[in-house]
Amino acid sequence: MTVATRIAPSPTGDPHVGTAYIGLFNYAFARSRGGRFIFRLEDTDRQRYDAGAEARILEMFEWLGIRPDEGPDVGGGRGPYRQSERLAIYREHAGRLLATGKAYRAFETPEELDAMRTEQKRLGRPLGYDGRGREVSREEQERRAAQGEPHVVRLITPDDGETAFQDVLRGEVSIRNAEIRDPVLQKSDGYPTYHLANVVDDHLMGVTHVIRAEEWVTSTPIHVLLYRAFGWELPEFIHMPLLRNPDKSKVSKRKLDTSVESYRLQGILPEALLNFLATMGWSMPDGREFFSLDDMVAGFDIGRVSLGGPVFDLKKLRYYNAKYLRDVLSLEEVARRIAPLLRERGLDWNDQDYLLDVVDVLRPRAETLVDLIDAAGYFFTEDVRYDGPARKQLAAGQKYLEDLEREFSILEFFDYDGVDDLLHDYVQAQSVGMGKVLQPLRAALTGTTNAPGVTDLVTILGKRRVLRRIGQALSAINQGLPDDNPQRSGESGPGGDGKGARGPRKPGKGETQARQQGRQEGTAAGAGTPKRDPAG
RNA sequence: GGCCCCUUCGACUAGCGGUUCAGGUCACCACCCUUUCAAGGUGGCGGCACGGGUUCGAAUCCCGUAGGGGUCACCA
Repeated sequence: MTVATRIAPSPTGDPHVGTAYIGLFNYAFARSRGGRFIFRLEDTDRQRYDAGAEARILEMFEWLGIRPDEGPDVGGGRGPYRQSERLAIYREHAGRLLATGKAYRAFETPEELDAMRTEQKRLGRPLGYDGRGREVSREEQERRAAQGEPHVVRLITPDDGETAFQDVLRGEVSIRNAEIRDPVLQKSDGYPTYHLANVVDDHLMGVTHVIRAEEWVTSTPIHVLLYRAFGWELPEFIHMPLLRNPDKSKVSKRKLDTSVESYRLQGILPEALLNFLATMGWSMPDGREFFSLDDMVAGFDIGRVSLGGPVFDLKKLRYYNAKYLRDVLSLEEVARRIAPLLRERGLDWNDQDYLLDVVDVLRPRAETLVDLIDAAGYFFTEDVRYDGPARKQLAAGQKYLEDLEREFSILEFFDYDGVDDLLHDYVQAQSVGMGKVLQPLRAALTGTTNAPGVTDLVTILGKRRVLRRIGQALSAINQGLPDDNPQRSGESGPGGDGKGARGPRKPGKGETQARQQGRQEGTAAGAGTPKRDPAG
């Protein structure tokens, strides 16, 4: 039998990291065994149904690169893949259990059930349906149903003994049948409950391995009983540990950001999120900590799941993201993802190489795409604003800036080495510390003191921009560095939404690594076009 | 509370009876590099929950205790 797994989310709120997590493991398992991975929408709860959620969950998986072989959007031979479109199937199956005496119609109202629970509580008795509906005769059940009296269908479960199942990761788990109280299979609105729909669909869709979260362990015996009632073969059950909040409780919106969309908006990369999620309760056989989805599939071994509930650590997620940004993805790839975000802010550029240079120096200083674009502003606008520390540097560096303006204007080879030599020679001639000269220059060029190496900045910005910015800084100094420097107007281009004008920039993070040799462009035309290591 | 599951550094984990006075990563600290901020390099801090067994030998197996989590709906 060919392996089949599934992810079966409910279309309620935001696409959840837990759904991504369980989806990832189902996907990896199916792929590693040459099986099918099914997406099934469990939309049987009309109260909590959210019309937009289905598309958003699908988008989430698309973004993550986890593509189902079957699902509502891709089809497949065992659909439909929305439970709301399978109502007739569930009704027929419920009917089958009714006909074979394995289920019965129960007519208690919600109020009656509440009263029952209240009474149980008062007496200190175990909570749960007491099976009173079994007393109603078949004839009466059918008669009342025929008269349209609202009712549910319940499974008859054994009162004694216990029901056990094998969990691939935990071994045998058994629960006394007394704990299981005739669960509802079909609600009074005619919709199936999770238990019925899930079992019926898993069977009909040929699911061989049920990989789901640990929270389902205690209801698995219900499913076992259902499989038996239908006379079906059991699938393998694999219960993954629950992702945890920092306080160890199961991940929740209240205590943690659980929305995958929100991580995307924060500039988290799908590869990084996936890699991070894969390390939650699982490890590569060879101990690698950075690996792609394909790598994971190639090395997948369900036996390597560890059962302690892993805490979802934002810091580590960000670390993974930073790692992907600077080491795993190519420079070109990062630039490709950054470009649209810059344009959204109304920032633009003419030269692809310029963008690559900017990303190159900025990415070691960024943890997320958003960090990166937050720090990139001065590369894309001439309206440089000076933050507090920058003002101090400018005020102290007027002389150096004047000198450097002159020196740069006559510098013939405006490439990395040329600039670097000039700067060093100048500093030496002045016999002062590097910082004395370079900090004011950095401030003039970027408006901040936290930025990439000055030689990089100068080289990337190019002669024309550098001279202009030094000139600007000098005139600002002459005007006493007015504190109410006009807000940067954000150079709103197409798609600009005014976001260009933001509060004080976060300290830029950048790259000091020596640039490639051979920057050839000595002209004033700014946009640096240095040679770049094609290895990227 | 009943039931079920889980338990290696603050966090993620490796370890599946002996080659481990427990290894790696994040975080944290220090130092190095250094014109700022990062990145990078080096080092450090820090753990087998506890108690009984089993065994020549236990982080690894068993039992108990404690702790954590989940679940007890006409939600999934």
